[in-house]
Amino acid sequence: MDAQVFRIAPAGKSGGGQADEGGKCGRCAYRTLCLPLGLSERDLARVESAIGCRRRLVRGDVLFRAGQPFGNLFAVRFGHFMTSRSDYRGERYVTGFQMAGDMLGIDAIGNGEHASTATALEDSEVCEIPYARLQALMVELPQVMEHFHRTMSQEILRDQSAIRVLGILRADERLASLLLNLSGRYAMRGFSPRRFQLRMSRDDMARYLGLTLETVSRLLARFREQRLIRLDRRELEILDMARLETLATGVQGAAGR
Amino acid sequence: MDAQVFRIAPAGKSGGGQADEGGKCGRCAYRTLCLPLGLSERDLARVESAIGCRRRLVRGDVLFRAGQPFGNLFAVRFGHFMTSRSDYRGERYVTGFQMAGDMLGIDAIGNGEHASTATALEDSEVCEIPYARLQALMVELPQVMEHFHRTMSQEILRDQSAIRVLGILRADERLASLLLNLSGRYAMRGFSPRRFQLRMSRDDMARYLGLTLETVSRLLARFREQRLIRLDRRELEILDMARLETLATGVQGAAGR
DNA sequence: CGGCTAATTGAAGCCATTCAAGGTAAGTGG
DNA sequence: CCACTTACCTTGAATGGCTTCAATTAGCCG
Repeated sequence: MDAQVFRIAPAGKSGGGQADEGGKCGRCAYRTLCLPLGLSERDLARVESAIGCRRRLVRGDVLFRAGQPFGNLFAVRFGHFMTSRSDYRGERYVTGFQMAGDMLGIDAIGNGEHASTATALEDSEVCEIPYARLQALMVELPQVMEHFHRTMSQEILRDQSAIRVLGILRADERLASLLLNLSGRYAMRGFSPRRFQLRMSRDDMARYLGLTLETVSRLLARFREQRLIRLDRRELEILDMARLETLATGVQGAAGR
Repeated sequence: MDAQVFRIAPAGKSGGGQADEGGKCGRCAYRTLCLPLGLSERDLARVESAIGCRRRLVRGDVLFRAGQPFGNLFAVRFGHFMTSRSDYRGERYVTGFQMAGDMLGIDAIGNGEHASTATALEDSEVCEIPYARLQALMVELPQVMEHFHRTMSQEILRDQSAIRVLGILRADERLASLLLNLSGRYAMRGFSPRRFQLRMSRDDMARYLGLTLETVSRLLARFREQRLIRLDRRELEILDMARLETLATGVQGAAGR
């Protein structure tokens, strides 16, 4: 997708989306996603001391809810999340899907309260990062500050990319762009860009894409007929990456080859 | 609108959207928008020393272009800007409209190059803020850092709000939400929330709202027939704020009364 | 098994687009 | 000053893509 940011794949590729077990950031498979590269041992220790406890969630659990006071950022260690908001009318819309190495809660800094609700799409684990401590750390370690600024700016790019999707793409193009977005993010994490599970429901996808769940369902069926994908419930295989890219971007890209 | 952030109106309300003339930040009418409150004289001087020269632009001038290397952020002193991007296919879409006190270029931090093109919608002036110097300043003055983080986070909120508009609102609701967004931002700056000029073309509005210019034109005509607005070319007067809000949010808000 | 949620599929209808033509205001050059 | 150009905007008619409403199916868990 558009604002896709190229990061480094995890050092140790453990099987099912799971970050390394016991230990601190230095051992975390996704440290290159949430920390600056090239921190010294000493600095790394300072970062680790700023990070709070880990929290486990099971599918359906809410990590934070829109409107709650903001205190912590969260880094996803493993699992998947979805952030959504509700309209004045109660209409729900999904602002993003997050996976290992992604950060949650950034949109809360501006007003001091969470703007969205983060829900675990499967059993997951996060690192709690107290924002006050992170701020103190950023004063001490400008590298960490710069990294944080890039992280926030990339969040802006992601949202702008979503604006493009919603603003100018047709329904099939939107869906293609979502599938490719997920594919690219799995690739960055060392997983297969061709086969993965859709962790979210058709309804979640629809609410992310500004469509109805019926349209998403119909389009997935069409993609299957056209042999662009194979799909069994939520088990997805991308068969024709190039044509999906042509749909999503109008240009044949180079991803996944 | 949704992610609207309440800021403080300018100290000296000079006539036509013009910031105070000669002088530094301490004298700028919009300092409360781009600087933290309650800086000491000394700290203010340090901030001022970090800010680069001012730049004047005439209508149509491009401040920066998507793809250009990133070096400076810009604070709008007076005038109006529009940020837009182009698709892989060359399809243009507008990511935002900026006015006095707003910041430009934040989305460039992530990748080190500008993601969007900023165009002056009328004769305007900006303060150039070298990002490297701002970074150094933030290390020294945590207040400035925190303020900057809020600014970035609010940019995220704005974009998410745009996602809502594009994702779940109908065309008339989208247009209502744009008019109210502008109205609210003028109010925050001490200008009339009821009467103002639309600085952008119908096409720009359409590309911001994910519509065609014909639809925007037709809807403006309908709003006029329904006595929601009065409109002469780009001169707008909001006649029925409450009904516009009902359109945009489904709820009758309290803005503009 | 029954009850539930999630997903699929069909048919009708509407909202926004597309295509097309015409109008208006401002600017330019003779 | 006026014809001409240009950019911007308005309005109409027809099309189509997506939604809405509705019914059915598939998988899951107690």
